[in-house]
Amino acid sequence: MPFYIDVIVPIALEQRFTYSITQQESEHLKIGMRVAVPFGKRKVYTAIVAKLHNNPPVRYEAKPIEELLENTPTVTPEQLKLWKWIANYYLCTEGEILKSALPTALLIESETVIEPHPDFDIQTIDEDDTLTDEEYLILQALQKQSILKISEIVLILNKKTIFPVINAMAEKNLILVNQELNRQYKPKLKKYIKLRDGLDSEEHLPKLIEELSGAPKQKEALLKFFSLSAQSQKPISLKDLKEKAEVTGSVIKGLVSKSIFEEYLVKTDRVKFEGDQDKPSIQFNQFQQKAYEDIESGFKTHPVCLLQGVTSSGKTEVYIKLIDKAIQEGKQVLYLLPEIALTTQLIQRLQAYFGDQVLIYHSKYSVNERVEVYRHVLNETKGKIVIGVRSSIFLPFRNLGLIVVDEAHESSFKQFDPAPRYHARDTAIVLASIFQAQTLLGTATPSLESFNNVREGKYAFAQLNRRFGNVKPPSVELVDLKEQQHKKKMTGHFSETLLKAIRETLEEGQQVILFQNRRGYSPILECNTCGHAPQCPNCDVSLTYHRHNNTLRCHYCGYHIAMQTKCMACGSVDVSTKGFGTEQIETELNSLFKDKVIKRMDLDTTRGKYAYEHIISAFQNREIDILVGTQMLTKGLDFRHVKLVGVMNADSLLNFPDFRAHERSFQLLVQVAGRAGRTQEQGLVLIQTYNPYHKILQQVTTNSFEEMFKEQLDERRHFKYPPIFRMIKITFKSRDLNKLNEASDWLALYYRQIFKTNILGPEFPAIARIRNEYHKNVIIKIPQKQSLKNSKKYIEAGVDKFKVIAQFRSVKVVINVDPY
DNA sequence: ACTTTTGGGCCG
DNA sequence: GGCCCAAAAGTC
Repeated sequence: MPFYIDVIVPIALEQRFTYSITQQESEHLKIGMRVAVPFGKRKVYTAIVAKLHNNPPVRYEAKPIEELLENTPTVTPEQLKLWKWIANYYLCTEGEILKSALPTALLIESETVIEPHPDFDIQTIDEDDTLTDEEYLILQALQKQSILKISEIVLILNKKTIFPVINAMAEKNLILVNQELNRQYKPKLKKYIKLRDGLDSEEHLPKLIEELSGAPKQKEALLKFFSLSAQSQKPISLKDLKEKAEVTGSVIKGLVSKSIFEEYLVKTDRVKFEGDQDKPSIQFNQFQQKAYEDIESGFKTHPVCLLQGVTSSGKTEVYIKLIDKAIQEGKQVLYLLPEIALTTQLIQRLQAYFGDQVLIYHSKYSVNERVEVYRHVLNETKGKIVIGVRSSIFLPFRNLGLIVVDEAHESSFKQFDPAPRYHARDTAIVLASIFQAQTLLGTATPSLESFNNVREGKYAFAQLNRRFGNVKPPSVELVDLKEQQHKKKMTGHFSETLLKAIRETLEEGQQVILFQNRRGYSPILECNTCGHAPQCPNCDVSLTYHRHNNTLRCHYCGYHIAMQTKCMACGSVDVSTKGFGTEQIETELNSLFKDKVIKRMDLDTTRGKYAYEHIISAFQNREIDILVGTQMLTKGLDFRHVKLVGVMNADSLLNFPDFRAHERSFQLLVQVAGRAGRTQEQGLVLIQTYNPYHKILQQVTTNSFEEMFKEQLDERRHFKYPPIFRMIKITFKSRDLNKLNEASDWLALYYRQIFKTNILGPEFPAIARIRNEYHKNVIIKIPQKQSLKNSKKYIEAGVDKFKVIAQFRSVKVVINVDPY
């Protein structure tokens, strides 16, 4: 019988921790269960049991666990295996993974609270009692509210360091210091209405109606209640009754207070299912059939298959058929999507086909909703198919058969901050391999690394290069801004060619999408006299002008000030905004097309929970003529009546300082172009640029993916970048610039011993200071013939050595594996 | 004289 | 990562 457990604690610590358990606990505990453990002097954490054993620790006495939180495991053995892999590959701790893998409602923590001491009575305070003003304030507050949290005490005393006060008070037996476990997962309760006992229908009805003759609304509600309960035996919810009887809540409350109705609460499931049960049948065209067969045969020899399918080629139908096959075999399926592509459109399509088999895991879901999805997946109770974002790779699958990674080229599958800095596409492949399941990567524009894996024979490959219904691909044309400017043919940011095309399209009653890869009205405010631009005091960036609330904001730390009319440096009133974003395009359009409806879609206009859906459905219903937006527009939206897509400025994409800028530009432009002409008519894409001879732009117009791939791969080989070389980025952060320089130089020197010239830096990133912290990067490139495992070991050893040097202790080090 | 911030150590 | 303690750096 084991009497010790090793647990994973949800913090960034390398080791597991050993606790002792009682015999009784030992009988119930299993690997993967959640336990509450005391940690440090006062904290209590939720930890996961990783091992049961009987080896008492030698150097210390194990603490007993606080309590068992459940009697069946929350974490599966497969998850623990995946966590190990992530920790090793991405150089992070299991604790960090635990923190992002479980819905927060399953990871309760304790919070320090104070209560009045039972032996103490405020009434008995004498003159000579030595209470300080602060102590008196706290005791007074405790009179009103019997428990105070630390944050509340901070507010009462209006200062930050309160522990000395609290400790002194505890010493004097004025208060008790305790730990309170934050509330756990709360089931959602729904209010139902029933008749008070004894008022059984029919016979009492006339009497009740009589009684309510002076209250017409209440009478109506009561009659509706009777007719509803006559229709079906189902219990009637408060919400339904209110809607059906068209009365307000207070009407029903009135009936409750007259003891005619009674309210009662029932636990409901937040995870809702929509859509009907009749499966629309799927008819493949010959190309889809071919792709499907290629995928199937590819899976016989490869665990991963890449499906390259142009926009609106019918990829989704192929996915559906594969998913259907997997669930027919009784397996679970994970459908991974980037955040912005998880739209109601797609969900509806899948729900129309799979009905209540579909579960959704999304960041806009509340913590409680996430717990429900988590439990459904764990217990295989509801829904075999999970549609989810990046973090859904952490769900507790039991019996996974297939993972579909849609829009697989999307870089948002990679998590940057905080740790674990994992790539969901790559982690998904490992997750699938744990279950001996298959992974399908689907995209119109594969990433270089995925396509390279196809070339090297690591992935199988299938293709869908015909648009559904044989719609012609849009014609893509470049507009030379230099020439247009020279000939004075620009109106604001619009070339004559683009304006003409917009006019024609609108006249035909078709819709227009304009793409501008930058949000805000205008990135910066600049003085035309001295050239000064207001800077963020905490970060090395210029403040960005936001017109809707007339502020200047920092995108990194949230600092903001009111818009300035005078230059802050020289006082000149001649200030203007430089650069342009979606907001400015919208303003220009409004004055150019006064009678048209123009809407904007970017981070600012899609903040609310449903804002995004509203814009999309308005556009679909043709309530909007021109939609201006950022990248958000490029994802999985099926608009029928868009004939023209305009790219305002392709150069800002191409000139982005990143080794993937060209690859990204190609992907983005091809995706944007895919929005045009999805029905019978051929669409038109106009790309405005100062650089019409740029190779990438040429490749976009001719849709030459393979050419782009070859050229870019040559460049990567030449400059030693992925996918030819592996890449690991080490970021140093410190408020002390000198220490930062010394520290980063030291570690870079250490690494040069092994990696020689394959090291870049230390260098300041484009933004060298964020929130008053300076940053510096070292990039390590690892050739394919060099062992990745050993390289990582060496990198970790370097960080360990670094950490024991006293003068570098205040410098934070962040390791990011595959930082792209 | 006082509070606030920073650095270092440690957690089982 | 959170917490404690001690020491240093601010603030009136």
